[in-house]
Amino acid sequence: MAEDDRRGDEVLDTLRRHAKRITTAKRAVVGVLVDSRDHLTAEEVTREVQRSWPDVSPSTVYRILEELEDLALVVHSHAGHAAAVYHLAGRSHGHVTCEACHVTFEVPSDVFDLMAHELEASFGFELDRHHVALAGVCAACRTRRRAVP
Amino acid sequence: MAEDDRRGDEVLDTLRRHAKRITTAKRAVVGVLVDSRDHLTAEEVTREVQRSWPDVSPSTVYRILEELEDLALVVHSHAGHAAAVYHLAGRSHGHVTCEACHVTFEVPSDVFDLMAHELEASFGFELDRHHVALAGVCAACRTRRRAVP
DNA sequence: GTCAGTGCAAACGGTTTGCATGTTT
DNA sequence: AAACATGCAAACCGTTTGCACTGAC
Repeated sequence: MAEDDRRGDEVLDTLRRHAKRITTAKRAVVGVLVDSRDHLTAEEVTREVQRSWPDVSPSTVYRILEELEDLALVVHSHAGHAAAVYHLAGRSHGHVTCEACHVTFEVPSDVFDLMAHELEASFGFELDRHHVALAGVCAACRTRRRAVP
Repeated sequence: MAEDDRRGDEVLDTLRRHAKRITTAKRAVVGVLVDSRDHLTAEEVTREVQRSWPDVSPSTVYRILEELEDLALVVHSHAGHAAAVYHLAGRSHGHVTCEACHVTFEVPSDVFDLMAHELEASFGFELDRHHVALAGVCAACRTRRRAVP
């Protein structure tokens, strides 16, 4: 989709502007992130990249993800003990992860507003809405659980 | 403190009631958890236990923590990519972890009430308040940050 | 031609596991 | 005596790193 191409080009331009070299591996990683509406683990990104470029190594993917994150183009978050998930930086949002199906969802940032305010007022704690995913059980799994108890 | 002893005995009694054997290592792990007001990593528990019983191994500590957790006597939570922290199960509460000093704090469960309600109403998502720690910056580190910018 | 970027393999930290031995019941 | 719990060492997973080489500029 044209809009996605534009998004990808923006990312590559930012790399260029920071005197980073544009390589096949970087194009591929950015392509995967742009195409994916989901939050992917580094391993999933690697697997996806390797469908077209089989000898891009996992360590390269980690290094590219790190570089993109340093430039605030990519963001990762953690859920429980599982692998981190990465995605393109966009509008600010929070994460919730289902403990049953292990899928991470975005939720709008303002869901956190009241809690953030309370944490700040009561404890002086400044919430980082993005970085850690809340745990719980998603709607689909709750239904499934009721059906097969 | 007598109250702590009682708490420790309760835990050991529950173990007995579930036909688990009471060993030196278990007494020691329970003792450390009871004494500590903090949230400890498995490694910290091990180190503390080894001060009195140097040849209790890390794997045993992990196994004991797991057993205690299966009986709902202990709870662990994750913060970002760091090691999990364990503590005795008690009143329900949430966790917030400072990204600067890596200390995990408890916050009262009701801080999450409004957000939990909104997640449920809007997304059908059932929040597990306990299992994952929110990230952010604690009051002390924010002050420090302002002082030394 | 230079250097940042890469592949590979090895190391890492936190955690789990298989197995032979020791301890609780 | 029988079952369970433990120590040790090795495996595990996700991630990071050292090194020699390659390919973008």
